[in-house]
Amino acid sequence: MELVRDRATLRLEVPMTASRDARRNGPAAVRRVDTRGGADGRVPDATVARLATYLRVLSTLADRSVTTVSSEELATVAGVNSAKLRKDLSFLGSYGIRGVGYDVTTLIEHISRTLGLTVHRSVALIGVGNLGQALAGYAGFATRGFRIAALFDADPARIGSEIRGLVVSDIAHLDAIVAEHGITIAALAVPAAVAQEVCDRVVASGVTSILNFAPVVLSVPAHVHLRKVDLAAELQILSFHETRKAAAALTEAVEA
Amino acid sequence: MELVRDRATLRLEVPMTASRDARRNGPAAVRRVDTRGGADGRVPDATVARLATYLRVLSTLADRSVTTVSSEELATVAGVNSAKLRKDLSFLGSYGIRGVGYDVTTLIEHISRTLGLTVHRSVALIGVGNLGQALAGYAGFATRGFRIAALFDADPARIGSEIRGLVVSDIAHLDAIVAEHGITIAALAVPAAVAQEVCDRVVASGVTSILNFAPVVLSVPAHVHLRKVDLAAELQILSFHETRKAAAALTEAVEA
DNA sequence: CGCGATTTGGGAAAACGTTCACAAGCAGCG
DNA sequence: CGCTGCTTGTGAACGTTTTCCCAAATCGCG
Repeated sequence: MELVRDRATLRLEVPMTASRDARRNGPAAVRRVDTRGGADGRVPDATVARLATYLRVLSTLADRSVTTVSSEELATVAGVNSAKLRKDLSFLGSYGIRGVGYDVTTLIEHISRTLGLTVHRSVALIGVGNLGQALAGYAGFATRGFRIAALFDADPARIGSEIRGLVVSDIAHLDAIVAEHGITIAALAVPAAVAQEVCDRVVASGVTSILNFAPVVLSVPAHVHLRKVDLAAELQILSFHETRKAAAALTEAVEA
Repeated sequence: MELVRDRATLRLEVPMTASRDARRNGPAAVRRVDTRGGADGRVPDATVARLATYLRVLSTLADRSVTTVSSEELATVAGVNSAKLRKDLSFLGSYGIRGVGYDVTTLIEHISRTLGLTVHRSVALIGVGNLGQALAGYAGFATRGFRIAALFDADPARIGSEIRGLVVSDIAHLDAIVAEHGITIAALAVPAAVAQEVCDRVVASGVTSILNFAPVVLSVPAHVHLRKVDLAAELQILSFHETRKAAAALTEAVEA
């Protein structure tokens, strides 16, 4: 299979297929309890998680001037099954062209819109210790649409210092700064012992999405979205599989 | 639910939580695994991911000298449904006592064994840039059973320098050092552009589990387990939910 | 010892997610 | 214009995970 039809890939332009634009149904009043996404109907959690990957892959294709890509090609590069990819994309609407594939630019636009990346989002980073400093300097955030707008810490020794052009603020000023920048997302890179306390303050300041790096289970009100990155847990999961592999090898040896 | 019990049993007052969890999926390979040899039956992927959390929570309970915990209590603290927790634990065997609950110490032991944490596991960290240095210094690894045994980089400026008591080795020496320390797990914190190349070298050196921090889709042989941590993707997922919330608020406003 | 209160373990159903498989749509060509 | 080749979009099958629910096990007490 030809993975990616490079340069000068077939058609240069999308005809008028993208005519039926699934824009937000402004006129059509809306039902009720429907918690709908920004673009279309409901998008499954598992799909949302993959959209980020598709978006990244599509960006690299765009950089290589690839204009069109089939689900089979895109799926291979993204490391998923092509049927799954098509189903995922179908939640955003019908933006493919049968017999041809998907227009890279169009797809990037629609995924970006679905993920809410078309509006500017500022992120607050709480805790500039070991991990926090690395996050503050992580280039991947900026290149994928996020700007760390403020750094906070509770340690007087760190407050006032400058990291990558940003001054570390006293967490006491959280409320004011969050309001000022219209921050709705915060990343928590604080010690486990104080994570819940800091989390509560962050929630109180008006933040509604939290990415937690501390190895504790945080509890937040229902209207706040919480995700976690547990580094040690990731290694433990790998460890589990290592054990399993070792056991399988043993079994095989015994059988032979 | 009566959470308080006399003696050294857990007491807590947990507010209602809305903890959410995203699931990941990778190539769910693996086939039959023998139940012999003190091992356990098949444990679902989703369960394995949660075991790490249970273990962490149980450790804090043990620190507080709690000796017994019911599924209801443990589930509340871990942020999951109690039926799910019981089912998860049942995959390890029957270690609970009806009418009483689970013995904290016993449970810690069994989960640790299932996750393969009873054998020493050394981890290689490839790439000591921004993020890599933070990982090298992350205390959470050591406290949860992992030791970073070697640091590698390709940059001559970094090779030879010392980070947290470990000297950065030239990645050219990967094979020898991996073999010497019996390393089977590696964490990749290298630039996206070289991630696949480095990954291939790591695999060739004999590593069979990889934790990838680079924002690229890596491909590895079937016998190697791969997990990824995509920081920007986490924010994008939160962004999606922010958008969704904004849309819901709008809908509400229109209705009112 | 029997009883009531409690809690596990697991069968069964429901919910969710993935994969299959194919009709429908589109482009290109003769 | 019809035919061929290719690819999307999606209903249905399948597999996995979660949840429901209750019999069985255990404890404490009278």
